Amino acid sequence: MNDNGTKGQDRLYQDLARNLIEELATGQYPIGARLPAERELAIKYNVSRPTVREAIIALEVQGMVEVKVGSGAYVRRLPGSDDLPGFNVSAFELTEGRLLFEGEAAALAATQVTDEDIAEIEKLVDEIAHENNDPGGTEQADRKFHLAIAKATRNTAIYNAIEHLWDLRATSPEAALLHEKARSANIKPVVDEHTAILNALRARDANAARSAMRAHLAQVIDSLLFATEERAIEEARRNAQAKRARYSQAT
Amino acid sequence: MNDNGTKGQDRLYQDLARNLIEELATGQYPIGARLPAERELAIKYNVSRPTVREAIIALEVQGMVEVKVGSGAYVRRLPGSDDLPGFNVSAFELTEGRLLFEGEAAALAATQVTDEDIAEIEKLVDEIAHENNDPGGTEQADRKFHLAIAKATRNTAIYNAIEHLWDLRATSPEAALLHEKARSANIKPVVDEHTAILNALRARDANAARSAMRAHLAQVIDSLLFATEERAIEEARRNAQAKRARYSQAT
DNA sequence: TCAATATAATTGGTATGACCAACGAGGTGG
DNA sequence: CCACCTCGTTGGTCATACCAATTATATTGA
Repeated sequence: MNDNGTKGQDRLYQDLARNLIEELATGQYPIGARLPAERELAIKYNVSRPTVREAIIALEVQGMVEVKVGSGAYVRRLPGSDDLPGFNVSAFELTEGRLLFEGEAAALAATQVTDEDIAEIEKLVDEIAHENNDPGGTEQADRKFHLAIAKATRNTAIYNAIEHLWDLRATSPEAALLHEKARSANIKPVVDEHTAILNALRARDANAARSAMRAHLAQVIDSLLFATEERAIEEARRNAQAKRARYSQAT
Repeated sequence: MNDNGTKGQDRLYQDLARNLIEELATGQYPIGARLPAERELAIKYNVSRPTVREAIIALEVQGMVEVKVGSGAYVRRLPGSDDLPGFNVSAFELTEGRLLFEGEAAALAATQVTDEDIAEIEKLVDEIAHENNDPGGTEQADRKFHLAIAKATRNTAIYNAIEHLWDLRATSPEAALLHEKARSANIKPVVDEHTAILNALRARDANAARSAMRAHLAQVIDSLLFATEERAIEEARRNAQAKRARYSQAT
């Protein structure tokens, strides 16, 4: 009673929705095209019309199709074209953006920062140092450090945007991977850089804070470059291994 | 056959979903709580069970509830608690953030901008001028203008973050309202400011682009201030009216 | 001949009722 | 007291029917 190849969860409509999304993604129904009628889909997928309706509503809520009464369901947006807006953001773009934005945020924060903020940021610097000794750390302290500075701007929008940039990293597996590699290869100087930023904030020196933040993120970009090379070397090694394997097999 | 007060679109399930979301938002069903059974909801809202199911699926797709077979639908997340992270961002914070970030973006864009970018931005400046003559315009051209500059940075992360800031406005009704008021009261100078930014980009002058962008957004902040006062005056007027009404009623 | 109109077919919207499967509370027997 | 069973509740799905909006087709009138 389910002639498609997907694993059956509890709810049929989810299977069907997945199938339809798949078909949208593979271009079977281009933007603007009309989906087959509900009754047709019901026959095609061997389910009842209510189930088809549930699946179509799932797509509709996600903005993938638009249902016109008496006419049909029309493709509005291909899956994956919009719902993951930052999917292809590279680690370099991300850090360059952070260099610009967090630099300014740090400058603004220097003019707004309170003693409580300073105290919190101090704690986070310690935490970062501690986290570095622990291999496999998740860089949570680093994130908190940067967000604490964003928070010190006393501007929710700025905080929000910077948080957004950090979240982008998570949505881009490539960027996350590269950062992880960079982190494991480059540990010591980071604490000094963070301390420099903290000192600038302590002094309420906007220009110094901007400079220190930019210097820090420029350093991150450098380490990313280094990690990229490392990765290239590893890839070459893997290729060589694979080649040897093919060779020995052929022999 | 619809005892609630919402206006009926074409689809009943949407009305019901809106009602349920409203009830979630007002705390009638806290996180973890179980919604009434489908059959109960059907009776309560005087709709059929399939319609109730469709509405619940709409909530489920949006991650607001989790449906457990044979048990019920449970609240996972209150609407607005996560999907609208910037709900309380004020128009001022937003524009201050844009001043900082878009200023830097403009500076970077000045070093990266292509002739095609320039041509597109020129068109958008014209479009903005045109849009200003049309009362009730949606400021779409303005948005496009700023995003085109963000795009000219050739940095997806920057583009993404700036787009995020614009989207924040939409999620904050208060900010959107204030902007609308400000726009209707302050039209003429905007074109000149946009032209100034365009000229700086044409000249590939990063500092000039940053300055022009900052000046433009500083001007926006001014108009927001003006609109705020206007609104305060209106509110005072309304209060006075209400007071008079209460007075005459008491008399 | 052609365009306006009337009619029929198609399509989504909703309702009803039925049956199944998963879950859970409460009773039952060990 | 605990394991087990039973049965009512709940969601999952289906089949069918009818309504309303849309669209295609046929008809009619100029």
